[in-house]
Amino acid sequence: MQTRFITSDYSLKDTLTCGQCFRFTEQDDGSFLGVMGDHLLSLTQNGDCILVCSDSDIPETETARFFGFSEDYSAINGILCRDPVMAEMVRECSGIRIMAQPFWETLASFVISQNNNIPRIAGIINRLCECFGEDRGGFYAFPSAEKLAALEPDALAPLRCGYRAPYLIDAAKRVAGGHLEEDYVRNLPLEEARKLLMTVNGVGPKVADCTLLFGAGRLDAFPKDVWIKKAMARYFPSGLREDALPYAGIAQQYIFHYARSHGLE
DNA sequence: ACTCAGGCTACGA
DNA sequence: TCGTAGCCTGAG
Repeated sequence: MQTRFITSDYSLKDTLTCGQCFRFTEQDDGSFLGVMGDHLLSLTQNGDCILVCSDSDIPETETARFFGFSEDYSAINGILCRDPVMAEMVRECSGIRIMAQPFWETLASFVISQNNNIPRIAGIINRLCECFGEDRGGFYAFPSAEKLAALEPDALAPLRCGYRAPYLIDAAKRVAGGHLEEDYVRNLPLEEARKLLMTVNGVGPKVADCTLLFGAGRLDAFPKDVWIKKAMARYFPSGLREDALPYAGIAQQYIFHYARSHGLE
């Protein structure tokens, strides 16, 4: 089936390639092919129109929420633009939306992402789905936490994820055991949510913040990777404005995208 | 043979 | 509490 979504100031390419998700790849014709939950999707953007082709029926609200088609960042961007340096970044990067990906999938993906590059992360996740995810006829769903929780680290050898294998299984056990409920984590004060996630072996500050931002709707989480640390020193030596902190995660995406395209000299 | 990749753990001072 | 060596793997 095909569905059209009308968006405003939305960039499908920037949203899908800014490093928040690993299961969508650009095709030769400029469309994006990838997996959302139990569905294989093809997406094409033409101006404000996004055409989504799926293998089966999906409620429009589910797709819109996942990709952020209906999110309106204009009020938030207005606040961020009170800082002139940030205003310049907003001007270039405002098409990016923070997606709403499944909590467990996000946690597992960013455990894999540590000290790793994006093509290899995507490869490991593909093998993870092929080896342990359910066959949906033509593609594989992301495996459940319960499925991985029952495995020994050696069973993950085909993934070639190295020392991250036991981390992944530890995370799976915690989620499968009900010790990391998405709704509970989502509503915790930021520092408590981070601390709780960091009790998982293999989850440090960066992975915790990525999980909160991309997989739990916490726009105040601010993942600090090597690029952001350099970019903050270069562009915001005294930190973000206080009124930007509730949306620090959105600002993080703008800063990252801007730093990547302009360099840091 | 190296380095580096959107880090983390374990260990030492 | 703070700083950092070492780590699986694979591309350049």
